[in-house]
Amino acid sequence: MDSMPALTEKQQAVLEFIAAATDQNGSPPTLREIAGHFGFRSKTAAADHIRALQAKGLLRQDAPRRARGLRLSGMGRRRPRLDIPIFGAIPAGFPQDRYQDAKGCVSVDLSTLGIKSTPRTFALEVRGDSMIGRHICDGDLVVLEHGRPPRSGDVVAALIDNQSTLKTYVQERGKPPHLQAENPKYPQLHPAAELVIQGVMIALLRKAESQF
Amino acid sequence: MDSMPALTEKQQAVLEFIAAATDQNGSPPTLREIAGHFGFRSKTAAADHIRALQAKGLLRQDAPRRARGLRLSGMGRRRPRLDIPIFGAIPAGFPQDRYQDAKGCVSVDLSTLGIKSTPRTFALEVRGDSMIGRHICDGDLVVLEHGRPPRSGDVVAALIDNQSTLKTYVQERGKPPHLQAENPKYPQLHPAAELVIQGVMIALLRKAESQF
DNA sequence: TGCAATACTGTCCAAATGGACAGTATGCCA
DNA sequence: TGGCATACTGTCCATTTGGACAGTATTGCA
Repeated sequence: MDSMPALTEKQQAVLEFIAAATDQNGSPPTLREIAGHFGFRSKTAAADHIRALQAKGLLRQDAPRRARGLRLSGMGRRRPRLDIPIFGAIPAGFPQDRYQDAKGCVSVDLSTLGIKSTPRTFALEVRGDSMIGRHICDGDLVVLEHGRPPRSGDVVAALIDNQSTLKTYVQERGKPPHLQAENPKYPQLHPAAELVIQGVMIALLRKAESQF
Repeated sequence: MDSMPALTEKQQAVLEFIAAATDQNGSPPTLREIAGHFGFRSKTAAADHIRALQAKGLLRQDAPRRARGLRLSGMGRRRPRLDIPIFGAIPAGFPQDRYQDAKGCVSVDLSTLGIKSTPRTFALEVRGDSMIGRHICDGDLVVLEHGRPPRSGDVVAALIDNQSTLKTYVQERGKPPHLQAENPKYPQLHPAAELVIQGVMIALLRKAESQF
């Protein structure tokens, strides 16, 4: 009982060609192009392989009759990707145009890590070591989601003194929620109610210092 | 003298839509789809924008009359991406087929972070807290490059007792290089010469725990 | 003032494309 | 031996799609 249905050699070859051609041309091949590449005189031959690959879950075709509508799916290759804008700091609220003030973009597929694509996902470069207790270092890139309700213990970005700062969101029974830094050097506490929480941390990226 | 020719707002919007739609659908939009998205009643409007973008070098169309033949070019978008295989552990040496035993794949564009695409890049899931002193936690995903000569202070993956373990590579003047853990609980030292160094850490990914 | 670029509406057409059918041949398995 | 999946050839057809034309309106610039 394979989780991955077995592919015939031909089917494997067709799948690889589709992946390669898509990569090379920027759009998937047509049935006739596939047939042409393999020397088939009939595009139906290609269509048959496509059908088989679709049945085995390796290809998708979201819309019928769509030109070049083939799409690698499953573990075939090519996962959904997420362009996350990086902000140096978020002045206030949530920006209208996510890409307007972005310093750059990290394009990450973290489906493996369970991150869903949301238009409200963004990244922040960490300044300072106030979250060192959570092993978040200066220079780290924190991926956050705006609008997600924080749970106690979540790391959140909050607007304090007109600056985005990372804190831990703490909610204890019978007390109002508050934010706290994770560094004994800065034992600040902030009542959460007075602050704008800009996002809840969902992932972290770090570049090793000793690059080349 | 701009290196990048100025784009009008509309042109910018069209370019972004093409990028987004390509990403979402797996193939670039047609003229009519573009027109539809912006509420144009005539696809010629879209075609005009396309022409302008082509003239400014931001779009390509390699072949005429090719369905969905649009392609982002120049630095319009589309950074080089890197598919990094994730290993639970590396038994020995460096595997022939990088994707053979991979538990999954993270697809990351880290050009922003300065990571170059190398066929010898791979990722390892961290087990244990032996590197907690470097703020590398259990469950983190460490991106490594095989074959890169380590410098003193680099984090490396080494094969110890037939298991991949992360250590710090230390090279002190006049002494042989050795590896050390970054946790006072485990003050192990290993002479580097006896060990196989599988890779040098170049980046780190962490998923927040509270992913509901 | 006039000209060029931008930003569209609308129409006609030919090529590109996917889908459905009707067959043929081969190998494998019960 | 029959049945079934794979692997093709060939044809017809409705849509999809890009391209070319003919116009209109607006804006900025010389």
